[in-house]
Amino acid sequence: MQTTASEVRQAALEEFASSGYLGATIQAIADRAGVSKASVLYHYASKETLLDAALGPAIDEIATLLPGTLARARTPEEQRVFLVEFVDLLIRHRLAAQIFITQSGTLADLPIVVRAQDMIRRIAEDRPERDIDDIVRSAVALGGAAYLLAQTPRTGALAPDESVLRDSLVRILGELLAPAVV
Amino acid sequence: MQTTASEVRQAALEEFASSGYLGATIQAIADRAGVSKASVLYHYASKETLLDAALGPAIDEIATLLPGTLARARTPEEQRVFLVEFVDLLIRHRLAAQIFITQSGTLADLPIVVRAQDMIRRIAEDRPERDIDDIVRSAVALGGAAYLLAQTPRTGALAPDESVLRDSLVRILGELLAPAVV
DNA sequence: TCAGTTCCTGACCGATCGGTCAGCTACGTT
DNA sequence: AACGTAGCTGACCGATCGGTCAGGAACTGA
Repeated sequence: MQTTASEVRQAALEEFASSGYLGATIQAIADRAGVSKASVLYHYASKETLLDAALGPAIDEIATLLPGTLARARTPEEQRVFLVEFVDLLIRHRLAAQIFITQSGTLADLPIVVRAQDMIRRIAEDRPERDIDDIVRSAVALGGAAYLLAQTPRTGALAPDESVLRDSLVRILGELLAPAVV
Repeated sequence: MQTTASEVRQAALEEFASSGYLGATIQAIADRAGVSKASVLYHYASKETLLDAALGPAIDEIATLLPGTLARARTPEEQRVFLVEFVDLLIRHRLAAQIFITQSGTLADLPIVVRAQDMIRRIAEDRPERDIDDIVRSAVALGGAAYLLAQTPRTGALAPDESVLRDSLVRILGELLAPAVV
């Protein structure tokens, strides 16, 4: 069984993703979780605390897993391992990635968003001496993958099996990043 | 000299892009344009009308220019023409593209957003019999390009000359879309 | 049984925001 | 000069939302 706190956190994640942080109301999150608005604010002191709780796990996991695998990606096989892990992380934390990609610009003053931006920048800076094409490739790959995952739950028409999408995404990002590996 | 109406429209475009539609206040748009809040509402009946005015020109131009060039793109040279036009449209309407890509999900009930989504879907459907990789390639290219353009004004660090970015983007999207042409 | 604690709630408050309105100013027309 | 109209504004209103608070229910331990 889920605790109320974790149910509220999941409801907040879904609501923030579908309505945006500003568009999401605490009442709507409470309704989705099946509790009262005051109960939401009992478990999480504020709306911003709720966003922290919703995004935190994803940021933590990405920050701890990705850099290691990326640093180790020297051979083509290791690069494929990195790509698979990257895509799986993106799929596993699809909602969090969607929130971050689509709203980090407008929420740039929130500490949790700054933390996520710092993490991405640190990972990117780990790979020096890159030309403009490499930078563009990385940005297109990151933004494109997140955009695709953000769209698929809506446009059910072109939403195939999850694993098919995953494999294709690994393939396409591989084509994109092969010359430089992110 | 600019009319007040067009100055307000431009201010709204910038404010919607930087703060988001929900985060943008009519007062902030008025301040940016150097007029009063009541004056904004004199020229545009509502906040939603203002969004229509801000996004409309971009949607109109893309809808009238893109399909023709895309339909004609049979040879590699014609494909390059299409890519250049696509990237230039994206750059010229960078703010509108940024608003649409990052907020079309949370604003899916607004008529202007529905219109833009229909336009993109219609362009995409013009090219039948595509496999999963082609679909993923197109989505990554579209979302990635928009994400890159949305980021660059902020992270001035990696913002080179505009034309350098443009040429690189044409190159990278060319690599991505070459097998299928969007 | 009783006290303490956790979990939860309805009612309420202050602030903000979209939108309205009466009225002011400036200018063109007759 | 008199009038109409376009452009613009400050003041105001109703609604919504984030957050507070006093208190009730259920459980635990002594």
